[in-house]
This record gives sequence, C-alpha cells and structure tokens, in this order.
Amino acid sequence: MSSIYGLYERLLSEYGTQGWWPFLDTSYHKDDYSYPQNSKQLFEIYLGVVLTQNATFKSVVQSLENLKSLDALSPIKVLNLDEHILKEAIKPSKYYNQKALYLQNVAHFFMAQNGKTPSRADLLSIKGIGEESSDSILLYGYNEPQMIIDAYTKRIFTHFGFVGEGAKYRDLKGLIEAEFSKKLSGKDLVIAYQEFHALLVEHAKRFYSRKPYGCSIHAEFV
DNA sequence: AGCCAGGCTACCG
DNA sequence: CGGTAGCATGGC
Repeated sequence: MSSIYGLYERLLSEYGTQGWWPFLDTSYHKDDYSYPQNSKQLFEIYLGVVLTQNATFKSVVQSLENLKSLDALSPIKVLNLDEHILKEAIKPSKYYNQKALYLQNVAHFFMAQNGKTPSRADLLSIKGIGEESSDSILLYGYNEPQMIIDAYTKRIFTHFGFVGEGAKYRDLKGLIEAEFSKKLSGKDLVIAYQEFHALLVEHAKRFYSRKPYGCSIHAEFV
C-alpha cells in the first residue's frame, strides 16, 4: 500500500479515531461527528483556530480557560472586553498583540455572518485568517469537505515522497482531495478529512518533531 | 538551557 | 507571484 489514502487507513489502524476539535466543551464525545451543535460551540472553534496558530494545544486550552473565567467566550463579550485584559488572557498562546486583534476580527465577522456558512474567500478576507485557519473553520465548524494542510502534513508528505520540497498549500490540498473525493462523499468525506488531519498531527507529534524523522510506518510506504 | 510549537501579515525582489 | 522577518510565551 503506497497511496495517500493507504496512509490514512494505516494511521487509523495505528491510533484509532481521534474525534477532534472542541477544546473546552466536555460534552464532545469521540466518534460523534454531529458537532458543533450551537453558536457557542461554533464560535469556540473560531477562537481556537486563531489561538492555535503556531502554538501548542496546551497553551490554547489555557487561553480559552482564561477567556472562560472572564465569561468572554462569545463574540460580543470578546469585543466588549478591555483590550489589555484580552491580551493578558491569551498570552500563553503567543503573539498576543496580533491575536487579540485577530480575535476581534473574527468576532465581528461571526456576528455579521448571522449563522450563515461563510465561503472560503470570505474567511480569507479576514485579517488573521489564512488558508489553514479557513479550512479548519470550514471543516470542523461547518462540516464542509475541506482538507486542512498544516506544517506537520507537509513535513510528513515530503518525507514520504508524496510531494517535493517545493510543494505549496494548494498542491497538497489538491492532491489529497483528488484522491479522497474519488473514494468518499458527503458526510463520510468530511469525517475522513477531520480524522486524517487529526491523525497526521498525532503521528507528527510522536515522530516528526525532531530529525531524523521516521518510524516503522514510514518504512512500510517506501 | 535551548529548541520549537497544528500560522499570518507585511514587505521585499 | 515566491520568499522571509517579525511576532513573542512556555513546555519539555
């Protein structure tokens, strides 16, 4: 087995389903893909997406808990929060000056959206939301079939030889989506993208933090 | 004690 | 367009 889909199946058998996104809401259960179920959970994804940019999972949880203790997990409350307080709350997630602005931007956007599903272009127009953040919001927030490409995905795919060093975001996204959309559709496709992304992160945390890369799974695909 | 985290914007050529 | 400096904390 040497296909990209084969890697997905192999990682799934290795680590199992990850059932992923919301950081704070403990009502979220693995293998239940019906989330987010309300506006609060949806906005938490927007917050998490911004905070997680080049930051660790732990630090994002810390920041979200700080915001929660300030009762500032809703867009209007983020906007009403004193800027200094907001920055202090999200400090663990780095770049707090930039991210405070980004959080205000997504809060405005979220309210203007009024429940509608945004387009990818709309999301990209927000200062602070790039390609990965857009796809994360669409895939986990709105269950739209958009594969997320992050630094780990690129690292693993380059190491496996699926793409060259110079591959760009759209190259990786196109490659994966072309193969997956031939095999799956509808909700199954969304779930596969969610799980594949989460599995790549899990795998990368174990084996792709530091060179030399590689593990037994890589050897199976050479 | 360093190294490095699930990026993005602005600005360079 | 493609490439990269700057952002800037804290866990391991």
